Amino acid sequence: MTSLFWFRQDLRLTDNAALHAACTRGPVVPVYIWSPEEKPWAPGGASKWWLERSLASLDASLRKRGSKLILRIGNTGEVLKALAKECKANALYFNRRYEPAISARDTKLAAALRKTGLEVECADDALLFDPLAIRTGQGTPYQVFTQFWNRCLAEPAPPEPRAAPKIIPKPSAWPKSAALAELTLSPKFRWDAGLQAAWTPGEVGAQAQLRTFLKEGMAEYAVARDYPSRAGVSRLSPHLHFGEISARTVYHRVREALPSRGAARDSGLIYLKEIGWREFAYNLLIHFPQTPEQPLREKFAKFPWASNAKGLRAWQRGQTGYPLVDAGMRELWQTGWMHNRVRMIVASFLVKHLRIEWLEGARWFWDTLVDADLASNTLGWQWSAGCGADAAPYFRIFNPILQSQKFDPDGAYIRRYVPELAQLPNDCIHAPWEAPPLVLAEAGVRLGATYPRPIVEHVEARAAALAAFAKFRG
DNA sequence: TGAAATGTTGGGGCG
DNA sequence: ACGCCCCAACATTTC
Repeated sequence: MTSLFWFRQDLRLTDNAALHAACTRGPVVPVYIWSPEEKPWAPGGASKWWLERSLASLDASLRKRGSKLILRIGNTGEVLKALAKECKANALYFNRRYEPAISARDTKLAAALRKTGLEVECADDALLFDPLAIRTGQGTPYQVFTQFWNRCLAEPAPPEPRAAPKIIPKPSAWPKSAALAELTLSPKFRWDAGLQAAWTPGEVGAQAQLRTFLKEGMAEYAVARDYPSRAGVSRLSPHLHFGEISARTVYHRVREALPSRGAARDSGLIYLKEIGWREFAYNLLIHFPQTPEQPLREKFAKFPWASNAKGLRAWQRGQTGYPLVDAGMRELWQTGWMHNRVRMIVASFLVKHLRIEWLEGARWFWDTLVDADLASNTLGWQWSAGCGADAAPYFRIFNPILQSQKFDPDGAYIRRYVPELAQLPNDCIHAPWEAPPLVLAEAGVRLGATYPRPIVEHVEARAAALAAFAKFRG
């Protein structure tokens, strides 16, 4: 009565729906498959970096419970079939994934494996609410966040998280496992020092991160989250993406920590709303499976995006000449993550100031973010480009100077990630090209040499974007 | 989860 | 005292 448990984006033992079911049934062989067929959105560089560490952490947790993680490389269907035979397993358990290509592959795979006599059990685990159940009165999917979230909150609360199984019943014999290094997830040359310093992948790190946020961040979240230099946000996104902590755990721990009234309560509820955006993103991905590549608002397929390889490269490398934009892009490059306010600003800059297609931005984020998630990434970029559900209107163009003055008033964030500007005084650091030559010289800044001049002029680029979008709108 | 332009109001300086 | 102007602060409209 041995089962296979197939780990994917649920790399945890606590509150793992399908794992719990498998352990109740009998001996379990936990397996992770590194599979070449998971395209076109195969994990990017930063995701692979995270995955390697998360798998190591998962293996360690399993070993504490008398089990271990079996790693395999190859076509998922073939690996599972072979492994079931090897282990004399008669059941397969896994949690559902919602990415269109993966989900279609899984449906086929489950049918094929059932034909071989395997019992296949797939659980809904990643989301708070059943994405197929949340619909408007007309039975259509929601396309407006607030209505979607209100509807979710009218549902019964998601179930309380379950404790991790005390032991994972082990099989009489273990099948062979590939070595973690054979998955070749680590970068070839060591660009990962910044990621290493910033993160603790794995379930233990995820739980520690949540505890810290509940204790130190949540009460101030509503205000502090707007300031990228502050530790004002939860930083749970990569942990949630890899399923190292369940959304149910976050939901219930936050609710338990909520005061009965006051600003701290509102702040916690605003944080939960962000978990709601994650649900909304999955809702959209499930109902509009073409959106990772195609704009939800179909006529945007004809939008005249600029072909601007130089601009794209400057944006990617954090060399646009706009300090806040560059700080964000460099935070991304160095740490595998970017503060959300800055994500909105750099995205607006790419699609509005440079008028480069949002998909270019989505692809770059996909490769560089440790929290790269097909649902959230798609929603975020289509929101910014104005071609998605509940999207920013075309005329909403972030002013990178103004945003910098408002949300990084003392330039702390810029100084951290754009060190060549660190010596500039506060009133010059947001727009160094306007600084008096003497001030620049004293700060050791030579525009065009140590730091680029702006690659586009804000007022001009804004006007051009408005004209292009307005013309397109007709 | 915007920014900029335009309109309105009201206080204070001043002839 | 009064009217006029200036301008900051705030509100509304427009992109």
